Amino acid sequence: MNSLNAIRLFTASVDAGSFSEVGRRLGMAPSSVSRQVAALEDSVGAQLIHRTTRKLSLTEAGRLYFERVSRILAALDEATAAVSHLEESPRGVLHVNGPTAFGVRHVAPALPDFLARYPEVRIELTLTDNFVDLLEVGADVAVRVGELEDSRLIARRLAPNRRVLCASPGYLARAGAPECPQDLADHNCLVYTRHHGNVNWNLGGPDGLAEVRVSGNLRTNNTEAVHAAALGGLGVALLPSWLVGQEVQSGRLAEVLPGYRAAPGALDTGIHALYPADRHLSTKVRAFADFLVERFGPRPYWEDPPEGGVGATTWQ
Amino acid sequence: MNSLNAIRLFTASVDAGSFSEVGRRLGMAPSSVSRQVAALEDSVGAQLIHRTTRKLSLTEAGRLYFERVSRILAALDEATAAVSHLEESPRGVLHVNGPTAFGVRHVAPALPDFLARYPEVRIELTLTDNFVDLLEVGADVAVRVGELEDSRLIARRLAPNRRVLCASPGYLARAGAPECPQDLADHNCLVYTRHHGNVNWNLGGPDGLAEVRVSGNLRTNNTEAVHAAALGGLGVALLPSWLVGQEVQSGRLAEVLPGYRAAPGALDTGIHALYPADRHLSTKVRAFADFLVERFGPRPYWEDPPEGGVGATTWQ
DNA sequence: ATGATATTTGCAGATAAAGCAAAGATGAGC
DNA sequence: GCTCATCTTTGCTTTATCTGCAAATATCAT
Repeated sequence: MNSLNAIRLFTASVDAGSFSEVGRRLGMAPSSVSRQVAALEDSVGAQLIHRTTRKLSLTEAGRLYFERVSRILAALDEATAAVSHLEESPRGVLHVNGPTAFGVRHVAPALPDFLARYPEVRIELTLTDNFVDLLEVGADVAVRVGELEDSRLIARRLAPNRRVLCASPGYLARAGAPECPQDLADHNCLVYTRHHGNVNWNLGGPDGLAEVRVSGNLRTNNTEAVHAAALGGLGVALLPSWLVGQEVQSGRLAEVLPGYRAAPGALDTGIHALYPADRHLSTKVRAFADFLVERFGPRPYWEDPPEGGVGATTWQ
Repeated sequence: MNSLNAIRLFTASVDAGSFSEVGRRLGMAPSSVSRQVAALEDSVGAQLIHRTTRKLSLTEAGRLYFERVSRILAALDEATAAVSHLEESPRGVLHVNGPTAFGVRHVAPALPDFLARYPEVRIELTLTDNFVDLLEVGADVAVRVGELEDSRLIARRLAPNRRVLCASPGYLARAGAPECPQDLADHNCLVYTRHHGNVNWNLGGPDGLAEVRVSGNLRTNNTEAVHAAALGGLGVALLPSWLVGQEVQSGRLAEVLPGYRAAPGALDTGIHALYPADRHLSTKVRAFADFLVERFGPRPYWEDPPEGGVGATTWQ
């Protein structure tokens, strides 16, 4: 096929009126220009330029080709520029994917600030709780809590995924507050689980790890249901701090066994932003990840104020 | 600069949904496709395709680029096809240049037949008597009588440029017919010349070359003026056969010293079609030259009918 | 006529592209 | 759950293409 470079040299030659002049402007040997144009003529099968040592003149075919090809080259450059432009600064559509609960509470509220900082970006937020493939759903970046599949994705850590024991003040007044992990066995524990069978809570505290088999009159695979039940005073729940942090601070929920934290599962390394490990990370994705890292900070706003101590941060 | 091939491979990959599939269709290694697309991404500075071993998916930049570039590639192919189409068979505008006298008498009358044979050709006929550069005037082909400048042009011989002595029957009745070349010195010779000074006619006949100094009461640099004067019975003229051939045959002019022919000048090698010596001769030019060669044939229609003899064809 | 500058071609060096093979990754099927 | 087939990518080597230089030829201006 004919090469793009040959076509560029052809139009340049028409503009300049001389192969040598083109060579001078583009810093290449006149012979190269001549040969490229000749090759182009061979490929289209027609003489495009009549040559004299003193002047170039277009043939009819050359005029026809030049007119059409000039516009085409301009369009091509424009297309390239448009794509490059996209990467100069964050702009365009940013598809964000995340889990519903976290998305509603902490991603969506952050978007106004992000959009204010990058006015040329438009966000399409997709919140799904089933596991989705980023590329399948056309997302540029995903926020994931806990599970980190080891795919060809870059994971940028945003915050720890701390889980705390809590219950409503009403429940605690009625059932009493446990004083050590083992006491939980006698409480109505609201269990989040995706599987059947027994559930153990692994708690880390001043005296090391403690594993407690818990049970109660509610088991569900939906964290928000556990949350609602806990608020309703049904029992003790183990919920992520980003979900209950502010309610603990406001007193609507009370922390149970403070000083103890749920030991994260092996795969639970925190809350992350995930994006494809492409060689060219788009600026809008980078900007969004940077923005979230900055917003959540080393200690997210939903966490307790610094306590200066205990083993509270051991699992972060 | 980004190469056209890379862009084609990019769009092909989007269409096929796989680098390997593109490789199979185009008979090349998948790694080559992969590398070309990666190079294209580097050149535009943005990721165009998210890759998985199982599926390719476009980024926003990729979608944008694909949409624009697909149309551009189609336009480019179309432009190439248009130019190639021009050369499939004779079509388009054919600029023909030639001298006025010959053009009016023998070129223009031939055009209807040519255009009937090639309906897609349009002719632009430029008749000029001053010497013009083919390319300067934008001509594709020129008909030249006599003089052949040795430029970078191809000369296709169309007919001999035979010059014959003639006079009107009235003049010959009044002044008598010369019987040998030397008799011309006593006749009123109508001299075509571009310069001052004496004029000699070189005549070849059965007894070899004879040079005669001629003169008369008309000298002009215009052949048609000589022609008109001869028809008017002013004297003896040396005129090209294509100009007087049919009048000799019809008897309006009578040949003088038949058997003698004007020796052509060194540069006078006949009547030719000239066209640029490009590597790609356009089909319409070739068709036109072929047509003229065929029309004038080995013995043009303006010449005497075959005589089977003398030295008449010696100078052709 | 001479000189300056053009295009073109042969030749050698440099650059880019191609294929092959191997490694890592992913989805299908048993 | 595991194996297999297939996909992309990378290193390496071979091949093809392009480039520049120099020489030959051609044209215009002085």
